Amino acid sequence: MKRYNFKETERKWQEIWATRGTFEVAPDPARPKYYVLEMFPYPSGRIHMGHVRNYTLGDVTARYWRAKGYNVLHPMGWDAFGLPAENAAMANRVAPAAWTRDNIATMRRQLKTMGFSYDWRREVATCEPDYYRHEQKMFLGFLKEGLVYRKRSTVNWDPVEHTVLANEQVIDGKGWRSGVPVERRELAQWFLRITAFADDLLQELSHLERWPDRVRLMQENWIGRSEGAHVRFVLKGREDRLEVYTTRPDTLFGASFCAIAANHPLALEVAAKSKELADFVAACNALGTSEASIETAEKQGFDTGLRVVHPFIEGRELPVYVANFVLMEYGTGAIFGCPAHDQRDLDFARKYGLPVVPVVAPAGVDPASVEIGTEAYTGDGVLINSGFLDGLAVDQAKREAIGRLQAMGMGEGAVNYRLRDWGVSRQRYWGCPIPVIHCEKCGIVPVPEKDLPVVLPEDVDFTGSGNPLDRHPTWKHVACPTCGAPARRETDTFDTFFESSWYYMRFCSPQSDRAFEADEVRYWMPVDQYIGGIEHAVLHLLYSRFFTRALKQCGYVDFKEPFAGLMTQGMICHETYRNAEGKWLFPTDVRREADGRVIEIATGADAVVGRSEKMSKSKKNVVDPERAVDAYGADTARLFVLSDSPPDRDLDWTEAGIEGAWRYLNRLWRLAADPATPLPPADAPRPESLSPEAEALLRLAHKTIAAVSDDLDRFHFNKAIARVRELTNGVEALQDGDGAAWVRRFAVETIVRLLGPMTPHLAEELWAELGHATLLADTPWPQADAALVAEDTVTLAVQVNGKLRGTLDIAKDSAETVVREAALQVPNVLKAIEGKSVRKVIVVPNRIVNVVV
RNA sequence: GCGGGCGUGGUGGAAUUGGUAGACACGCCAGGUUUAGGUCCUGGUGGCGGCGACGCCAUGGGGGUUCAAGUCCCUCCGCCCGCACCA
Repeated sequence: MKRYNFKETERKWQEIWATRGTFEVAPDPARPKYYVLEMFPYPSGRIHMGHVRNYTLGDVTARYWRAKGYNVLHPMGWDAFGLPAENAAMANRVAPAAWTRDNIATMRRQLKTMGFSYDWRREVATCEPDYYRHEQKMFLGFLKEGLVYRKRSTVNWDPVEHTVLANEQVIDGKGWRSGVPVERRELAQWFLRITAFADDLLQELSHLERWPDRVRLMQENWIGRSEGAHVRFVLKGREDRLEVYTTRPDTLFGASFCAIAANHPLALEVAAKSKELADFVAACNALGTSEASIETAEKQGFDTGLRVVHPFIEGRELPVYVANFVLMEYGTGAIFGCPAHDQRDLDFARKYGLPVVPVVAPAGVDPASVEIGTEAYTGDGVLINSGFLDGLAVDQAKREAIGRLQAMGMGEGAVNYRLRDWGVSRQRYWGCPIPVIHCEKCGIVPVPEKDLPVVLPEDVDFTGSGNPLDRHPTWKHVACPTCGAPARRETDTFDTFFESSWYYMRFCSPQSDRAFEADEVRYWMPVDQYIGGIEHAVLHLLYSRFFTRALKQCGYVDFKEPFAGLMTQGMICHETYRNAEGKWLFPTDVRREADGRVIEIATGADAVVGRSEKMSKSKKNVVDPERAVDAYGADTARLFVLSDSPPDRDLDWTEAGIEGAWRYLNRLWRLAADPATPLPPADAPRPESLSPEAEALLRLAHKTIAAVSDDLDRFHFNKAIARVRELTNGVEALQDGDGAAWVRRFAVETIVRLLGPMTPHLAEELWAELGHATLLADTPWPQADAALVAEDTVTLAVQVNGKLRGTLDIAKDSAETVVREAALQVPNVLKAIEGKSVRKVIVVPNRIVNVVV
């Protein structure tokens, strides 16, 4: 008996595909195109299971559409700039460039063993000047178009290391290495004007029909368009005003305080004279810059002593607090608080003993009985205690209040977005240099296009603190392009989202001297199917949508949406293990005994098994894909990540699961390459007569083709595999008889073809084994025979009062009266309705009958 | 804190539009072949009751709409993702 040698077979077909250039593509106007893209990886060192899953999903899609006759673009590259390279440089004294390139080499080799159908000629790495030079030019274009500006903004500052910290490097308000409390510091930084497209980015979401609803909803909420008003309060004893943004101008009569951000100019002004306020501001700054840390901190305020005058109530003054939950980046950095109708304002008012005046009564409730306890009333209703607004509905009252403010010159209606402009400056070394020069005489001077690229130096020293680029002895010293005087380069680099915002277009013409060739981009774009993690639902995807619009404005492209279809995959989880001391153990450190106990191999002691969690280095619950591929082959790993869970849900990696996949592939191998009864040759004609069992299997094969095609169209890969397994069961169950051998061969061949996109090496091998001289990869997708898919009888469920009492086999599309009579004759139904009167019979054609008694 | 999602047997999951809950697998149990074992084959397998035909219960908890609810609505609980300098 021949055995399936996956190692040899997988290597063989990978070489054949590569030699023949099977997956190398070029634009072909005569054929429809399909662009499949998976989010490119950060070259962290080795591929992980998340990559295996992501890229398997993409590969199935690419191979499937290719078989359907499309010209499929399926590229891969490296998101190669980023913080981990710098961390590695500091920890291991390796240069970020060398570290990154080594990692890319390792991961490329690993990906190649998976048999993914990439056009490897198109590989790009964003850390190479050939790539990033183009985004430097784009940046200069944005600058000309007014899409870039400079403003001060806050960063996390580590006072010991003298570096800017990323949010993930701030743990409980302290620097991750230094352990000292971080400070908020203001720096002048570059911003891209994404807010100029806020409305368009919002509007166009509704046309992204092949995006998950939840992603569209998250983007909608992120953009956060709201309608409200600006109110300019008169500050008592001062010339200037305090401008706030509110979505509830109707509740102005219930206002009992104003609150401003800790870094609001007014707060800083008062803090300069007040030690206590300065201390409070410092405490707010210790929270860092992440919104989550600010919002989850206990709500606190500090009275500045300033008072504003209520615009509508004669003689009423409101205190102005600095509050740690007011964000300078949102609206005007100042709010007015109406405790009765906003929960956060209410909590604040209760804490600081401020008045709570209800101004909205729910419809039909007596105004006198409206009382606010610990819960604010945020619903609709009628205005009370509100002077000229009394009796109006909330909507009317908003309009009235805005009208009055406007007439008084104290404010006006306003639309506000939660979305903020995109800060792209990073005080980091391993990123794309921002192509500007600072000259004492000329100010900020863009690097002339002829001087691009501004190449990142690789001879840098990581032993000091701060940004190595800034400390480089020569790099930043240049002559001003305008006046020739000594000047210095910008030493900030781009946010790495910059690179990932346009790589999908670079893939269309990766060797071009320009960013990309317009005609090639026009042919391939948009991406028809984009696949990646849900964690990118907002930032990466929104930045890419913005970037495409910005490039359109600069004349690069003539479309604005980069991704027509989106699929977001779930995470890979695994059980966790700890030893008696509570230390995490790798899955390879433990062994499951026959009695089910899990022991630590090194000590023989019992290990504690924890629930399945997202694979992470910190909990050591990781399985190295290379190890799995080595033990079972790429096809087994691919089949397993596809078969157990729907792609958008989390997947549990289990040893039992991968073994199940492995056993199935071996079973299929025996069925096709080593059958008990020899299969007829590839060109054998269909026999005249088929036994009923053989015909049933033939029908099943055609139904499976139809169902699997439908499943693949909808990303139901786990269901597709379940159906293929059903067909496999059918083949094994078919006894010899009229036409059985022929049908068996047809069914086996169908299985091989349907599995082609999922387990391409085995499928290719079996295709050859079945006597075909062509590549399966070049073979069109099978077509189901509609006549064999259709059924002429259906099985109806028959219920009595909603409970299943029997089933009924009947001709498809039978008349309702016929179905009703037949249903009432089902023995078990007769028994159930005995002695009762039938009140109603509900017949749902071809589905169900419900007898109501 | 805010925004988004998920929750179905011992386990992963299936169930076009509200219409036979548990497809397909893993695991487990019983038997068989081969064997040193794994492999492989056959049968069984949501829970409770019954010799049985069958009946009752069951989709995180509670409530509701409906002839009919895993699916729709309300509410509570648990877990996960994102929150703008991780990628």
